[in-house]
Parts: sequence; C-alpha cells; structure tokens
Amino acid sequence: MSNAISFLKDKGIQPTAQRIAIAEALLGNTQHPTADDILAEAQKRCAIVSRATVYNTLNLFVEKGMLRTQLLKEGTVVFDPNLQKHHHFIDEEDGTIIDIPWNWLTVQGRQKLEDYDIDEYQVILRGRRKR
Amino acid sequence: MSNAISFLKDKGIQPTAQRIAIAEALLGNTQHPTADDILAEAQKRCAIVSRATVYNTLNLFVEKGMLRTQLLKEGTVVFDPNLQKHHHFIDEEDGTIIDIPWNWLTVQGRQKLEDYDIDEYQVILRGRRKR
DNA sequence: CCGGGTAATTAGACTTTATCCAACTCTTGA
DNA sequence: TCAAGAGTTGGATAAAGTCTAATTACCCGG
Repeated sequence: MSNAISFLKDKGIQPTAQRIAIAEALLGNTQHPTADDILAEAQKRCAIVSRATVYNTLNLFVEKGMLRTQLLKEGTVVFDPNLQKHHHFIDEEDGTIIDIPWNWLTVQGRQKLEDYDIDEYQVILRGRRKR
Repeated sequence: MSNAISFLKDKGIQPTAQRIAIAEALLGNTQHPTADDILAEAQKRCAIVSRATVYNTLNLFVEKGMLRTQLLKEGTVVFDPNLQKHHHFIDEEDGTIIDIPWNWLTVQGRQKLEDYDIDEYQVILRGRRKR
C-alpha cells in the first residue's frame, strides 16, 4: 500500500484518487508549495483534479493537523508539511523558503511578554544564500 | 504647515491633497493598516481619493522608505509605519497586530546560519492578550 | 498671465487567489 | 440493488491588487 494511502487512513480520511494524488504531491518534492503548485503536481499524477478539490483537500489536511499554513509569500498562503517547530529563512533573490531547525536559534526574553499568552512563535529571517 | 506636508516634502514628494490625506491617515490611528483601511480613512479627510491612488501612494511611500510592508494577515499585506526594528505579536482572537520592542527579545545562534547573509529578521509570536 | 508639458489622479477593466454553490458521481452498507 | 451520504466538479463569485487610457492639476518659461 502506498505511503500516501496509509498517511490518509491514519487520520481517518477516505483515500480517494484525488486525495492520494494531492498527498503524494505534498510528500514529494516542493518544500513550501502554494495551492497552485499542488494543483499542478497533483494533475501530473491524476489527470482529473479540480482546483476546488485541491483547496478542499488542503484545508481538510490543515484541519486534521497534517499541514500548516504559513504567511511567507506575498499574495498567497504556502503550505508547510513540516510539523516540527522550526524557523524560516526567505531568500529574497528568488523567494525560496528554507526551514531552519528549531534548536539553531534561541529566543530569549519571552517572560517580558507577561501580558500575552504565547501559543507559538518563530523567527523569520530574510537575506540571501551564499553560493 | 501640517505635519503631513513636511513629512512629504522631506522626502521630495509633491504634497498633493490626496497624498496629504493618505499620509495623515497613516500618521493617525491605525497600527497596521491594510490598503483598504487607508482608503477608508483617507476618504474621510479628502472625499476624492481613488483606490488606485492609495495603492500608488503606499507603494511610493514604501519605495521612499517611509513605510514597510509586512506579511502578518491572511489575504492582504499590511503597512507598518514603525521604521524601528521590532517584533510582532498577533492576537489570534481578533487578529490585532502588536509591535514588540526590539530589545525585549534576543535571538541567539545566528552564527549557525553561516551559509546565509541575513539582511533582517524578526520574531513573530501568536497567541492572545491577557485581559 | 498664459500656454504647454509633465506629474498625478481616476474609473474601470483585468488578474490572481480563494471560496461558494448546485449538480453530478462515487462508495458503502443494508 | 439501491438509497444516502461523501466526494468532486465547473463555473460563479469575492477580494486584493495592478494596469491602462483618459482626464485633471500643477509648474514653469515666456
């Protein structure tokens, strides 16, 4: 049984052809895909996936905690299949988004925010990769 | 001479009625306004401001370094007139965005990102304000 | 003060991202 | 087998933002 099918069944999601294609597109290559990226990739695997289904399915995956959305790109949400806590680096030359391991950075001083209940936080860095 | 007019002249921007209204809307109340917030506010001050002019002007202000854009709200860019380095806290109950002073938080470990030239960074925190 | 050229503004068309909806199809279980 | 519920679909719709062609305002030299 394919990876994607068990991935869906584990979460109690009926594994339809479209959902499998979308799950495979996610498990596959792109690091921080947009809904359109996923649509293109899923259509390579399963000729009949509509835009509406991609949005339905991605939102379903987010509800089920299999994905998170991130505000890292102008004009569109990106989906992040990395469920571990991590930070993000954005290459301003080409827009590439790179995960930075959680333990690379430490944020000190959070106790100063005594008036706030912090659910989560991350560092967002911008610049360019050295080549 | 109004605050807004000198604010514009300092940057070599011709102070038209519309630009003054937009600058005043910015200097005014809203903390992290969207283009639509600014449009509404500017129209209170100057009945004849079009959507196109608001976008033209805000983009001009960003080019001139009088404003920065931030990706903090889904579906729209917000404009940030606070030019000091700072972090952001987002209240997930109502979406309010709150500036966190730069020196409240310290990010350690940046030297680990040796493969990256970091132009800027900030901590983005999410949660809710205590009441 | 006048006229002409440039700068600024405008309404509306257009593009992109995302959601909504009603119709259709597929699956499942009795 | 077949009805009910689940899933999918294209197209309509909505919102953010850009573009364009036409109009309006402004500035400056004569």
